[in-house]
Amino acid sequence: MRSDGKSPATIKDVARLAGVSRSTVSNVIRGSSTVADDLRERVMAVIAETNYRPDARARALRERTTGMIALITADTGNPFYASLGLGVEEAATLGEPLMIVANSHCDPAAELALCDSLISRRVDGVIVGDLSSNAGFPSILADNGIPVVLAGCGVSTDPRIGAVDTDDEQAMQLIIDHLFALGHRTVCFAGPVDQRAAADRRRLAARTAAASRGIVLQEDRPDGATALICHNDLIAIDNLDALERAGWLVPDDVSVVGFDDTPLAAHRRISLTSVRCDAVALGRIAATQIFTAIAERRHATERQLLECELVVRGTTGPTRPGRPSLGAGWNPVHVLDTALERTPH
Amino acid sequence: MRSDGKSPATIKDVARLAGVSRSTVSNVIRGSSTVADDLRERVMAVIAETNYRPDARARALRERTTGMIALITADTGNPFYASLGLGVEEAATLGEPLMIVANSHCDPAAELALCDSLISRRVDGVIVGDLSSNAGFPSILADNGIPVVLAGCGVSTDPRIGAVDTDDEQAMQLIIDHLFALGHRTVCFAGPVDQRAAADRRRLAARTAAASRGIVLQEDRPDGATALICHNDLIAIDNLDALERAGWLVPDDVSVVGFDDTPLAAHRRISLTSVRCDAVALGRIAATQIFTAIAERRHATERQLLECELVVRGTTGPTRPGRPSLGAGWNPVHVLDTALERTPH
DNA sequence: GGTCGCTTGACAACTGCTTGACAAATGTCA
DNA sequence: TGACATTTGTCAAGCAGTTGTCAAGCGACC
Repeated sequence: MRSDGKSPATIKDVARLAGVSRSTVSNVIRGSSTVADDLRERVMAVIAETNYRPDARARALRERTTGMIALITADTGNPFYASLGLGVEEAATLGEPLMIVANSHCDPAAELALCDSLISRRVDGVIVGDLSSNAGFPSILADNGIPVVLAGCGVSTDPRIGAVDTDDEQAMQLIIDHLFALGHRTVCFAGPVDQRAAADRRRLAARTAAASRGIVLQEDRPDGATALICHNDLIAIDNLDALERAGWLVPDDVSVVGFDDTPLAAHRRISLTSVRCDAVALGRIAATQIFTAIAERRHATERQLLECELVVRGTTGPTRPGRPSLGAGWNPVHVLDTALERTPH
Repeated sequence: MRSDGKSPATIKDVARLAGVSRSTVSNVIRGSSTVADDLRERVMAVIAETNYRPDARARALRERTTGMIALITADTGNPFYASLGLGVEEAATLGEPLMIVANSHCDPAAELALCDSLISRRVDGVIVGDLSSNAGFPSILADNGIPVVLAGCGVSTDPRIGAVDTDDEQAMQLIIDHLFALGHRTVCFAGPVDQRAAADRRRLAARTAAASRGIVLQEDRPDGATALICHNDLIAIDNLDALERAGWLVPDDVSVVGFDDTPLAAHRRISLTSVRCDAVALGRIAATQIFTAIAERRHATERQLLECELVVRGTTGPTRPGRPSLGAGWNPVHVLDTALERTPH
């Protein structure tokens, strides 16, 4: 298949052509041992000429390391994960490892299959962007000596698993306080009810925060709610859409709050009140944890929380006593799995 | 580092524990040769017990194949690439290869470095989502016997490189015809001027289409334009924002057209007229090309074009003779690199 | 001249897995 | 019983690197 019909040059070819031993070539490449200048040059010349590139597979086999980390995400279509990936990439290119990005869609079976594959491939580390509730695969990875960090999806009970996450408790308190100040006393949480660890966490945080202010939190039907707290911006934007199509005015009738402060939240026509959390930083920190864990041949065990900030925009406003609140006639969008599942128009 | 302090079990361990030779274990795993039932069971039991997983690195070395393909994209934050990736993934999981996703940001240096890394890693194939103009790396990959398919970024002059793309000529004609019918006679193209192959292609297509109707196409300053054709939805949405912040009314003063029909284009508050092209299909087709090429040990050489469809929404409208057209006072947003570079609010 | 220390590079033994060649055991038939 | 074919499983040689050991070459010193 190669244009010249030959298979790639190996270290042996280079050695033969340069008239030296394989180990000398290895030494030249890696600079590990001193090699006489003329020899080095000769070897380099042959390398350039034959277009030789060391085979990472063989090297990985010998070195017991692959220089690859995996990023497991739930929904690639969510800009949050894109930013997370950017952060990882940013930290990663320093050590130039490659990233395997896998979409588990928070499906337990897919997670397990993926986990198997990653273990077989002996990836050096795994960053988990979201997982199904009570997913066991991070521990399986840890069992197999692979450092794991949860990024943005809570903290594991397994001490061998690191984590860096947004401080959802604090963030939800900000949201609740904001809504309370605007007069809202019944609010609804819109987010996946099942599956997702990240969603479970935020839902729980919302409950706690709501309770602290004596606010009623509806979690399925929005009965009586005057505000909608959404698990993330995508869901918020979809709810914005659904609300307005159903004739509700935002924020006059209903206030809507997002989470993540996706670039689009700032768009003039959307102007979504949202919680800003630095996803890029999340990714960078997670990657750093992983890399130091790899370097020190241990599990990643640190746990970090990042403070969030409430960005108030146009989708939240004071309650209007006269207007009706949400009722049985309208149901919020709770789930938003993939770009695929989003209605195209 | 492993919880039990030992390194992963190898095929040798399994063989020893089961009292058979390594090749027998191999046969059991791969089902390649018939093995007596009792032996098979014994081996399976040991495998389960030791939690043995074949080392993909060693297998890759021996098999001359890694089961990994790479997807090189420009900007992970763009939902278009997310959908592309979804399509690839969809086609990929059949053969269960893992995807390496790399963000080149269309930076020639990064592209080259990435290319080097992918060759060293001996990935089985590469799908390119976007690249810098005149990027040479796909040919380098081909030189090294790696099948390459361009997905959504034009067609290479190199016959060893496959391609599947949206039919930009046709799409631009749809846009131009639509705008022409609405009375627009001067339009502006907003998109990266430099770097990107995909952008070059669309820009060129816009020129051709505009010429076919005698429409003046401004490519840098929007002087006299009453409509904006944007390279993709993200840029369109940003221009929408910029226009309205500057006091222009869309579509009363200016019409705006996007490209890709991203889920957000359909949002009620955005309602962007855009060209729908099935990114998931693009990914699926590219992946299929790659996989058959890999299977047949040859380059991917097919070239396919996907028809697009114009989705007319609320950002395009008839020209209003009395109103002023765009002038020197306002400049369109041309570039939108990564989620990072997008202004957070 | 013998010994020591130093540089330089060759050799061989690994890494974990696959596979073709081959050997042993078993079965079939004359 | 012997010739032959068929299962069943072992052996050893790869795959493409890295690395510890070792030997050769060299100058310096006693």
